[in-house]
Amino acid sequence: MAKIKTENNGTKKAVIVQHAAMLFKSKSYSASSMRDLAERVGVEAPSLYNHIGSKSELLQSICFTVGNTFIEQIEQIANGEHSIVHKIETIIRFHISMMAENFDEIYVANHEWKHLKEPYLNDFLNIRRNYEKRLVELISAGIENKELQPINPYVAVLTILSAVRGLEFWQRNKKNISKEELENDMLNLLLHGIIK
Amino acid sequence: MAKIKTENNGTKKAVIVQHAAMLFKSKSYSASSMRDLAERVGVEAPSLYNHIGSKSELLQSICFTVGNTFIEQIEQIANGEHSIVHKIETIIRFHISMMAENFDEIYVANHEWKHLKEPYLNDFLNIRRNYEKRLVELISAGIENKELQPINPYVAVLTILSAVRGLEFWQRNKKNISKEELENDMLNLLLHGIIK
DNA sequence: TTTAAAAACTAATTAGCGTTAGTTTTGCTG
DNA sequence: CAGCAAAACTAACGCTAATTAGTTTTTAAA
Repeated sequence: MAKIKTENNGTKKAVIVQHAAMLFKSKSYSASSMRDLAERVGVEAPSLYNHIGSKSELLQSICFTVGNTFIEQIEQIANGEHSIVHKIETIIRFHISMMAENFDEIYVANHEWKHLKEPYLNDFLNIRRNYEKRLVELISAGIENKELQPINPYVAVLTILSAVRGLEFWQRNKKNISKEELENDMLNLLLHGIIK
Repeated sequence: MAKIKTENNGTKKAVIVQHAAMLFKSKSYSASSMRDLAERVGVEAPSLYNHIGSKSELLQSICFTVGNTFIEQIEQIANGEHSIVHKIETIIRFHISMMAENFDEIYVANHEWKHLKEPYLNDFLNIRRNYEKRLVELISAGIENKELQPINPYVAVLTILSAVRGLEFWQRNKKNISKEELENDMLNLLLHGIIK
């Protein structure tokens, strides 16, 4: 069978990981077989092992790439010089962009992380807790300086993160609404509420 | 081994389904084996088949019980005589209550429905589309009569449903925040926004 | 206490899984 | 075009899966 085609600047492992993200998204990690993956890549299953170590290594690659991207981004935004509201707006817009451009990996990181093996499972959960903690700190600071309403900051973080995560449903109906309209309306709703 | 213990008013199948919901939630449907389930129920795997037809029948039971409960509820609320805002508030409070009291089944219905087999998969998706459609109609009516902000009603539904679904993360940290505080803060955020 | 149905058990079947071993093909480099 | 490493292939191993068949035990009514 044909060899694995690499993009101009990517390794063969990267090609496999990308296919794995699509496969795991559509069938879930446990229900995806290495034979499924091999078929999508255009190769026999054992050939994959010339490039990767194991099935679970693929999940690790996906989850940690996503996790680290978000951690880096929130550090950069949080250390900036803008108002709290502006920072939150930037973070939400970043989530929406990531959801538009890296949907497969984000979906898998959000839904399949529980199949990570230790110690990776613990590491991943720490990344997530860390991200949430930084967001809670940001919201708390905004409440303290009166930019934000005095609600429980954990509830605010939970609601914001859930709302942007829910964009996976928009991904399935992309045709009906543009990214720009979605971004503005969701921001408006989260910042100002649904009531007129 | 011991026989399956039934609650005062439940069938043995109901006991198995309840255990299945807990198992599928913690390990996912595909990674859960009938042997796992049998162990939790306190019986050998083949004995389960005296009470149920198949593994996928268990998933069907869970998903359709949840789906039908929500459909019944939204019909009742939508046909009531209150303001749109009051109806939306009631619906959000219902979601939060269901999340608190039927967490396992709801989690499974939300996360594992894709493993349903046809025609059940299609039926389930129709139920969900139907629910979303009714919610969009409600929001649209609220925008029309000026109760609500003029945003895309689909975005509003997506945001609300995602926010309440995100309560699964609260479930894991139940200790830190009471249901009442959560309910009031989340409602406040969705209705009036995060900005003071 | 007999009897018949309900529900448990053990054993086995068929199928698919991730992965390894060993071998052959491919394609670049000298 | 020879040689070598990269990367493909086929075959197979050891496991575990859902489910069925056939049998025994339990339960409860007659």
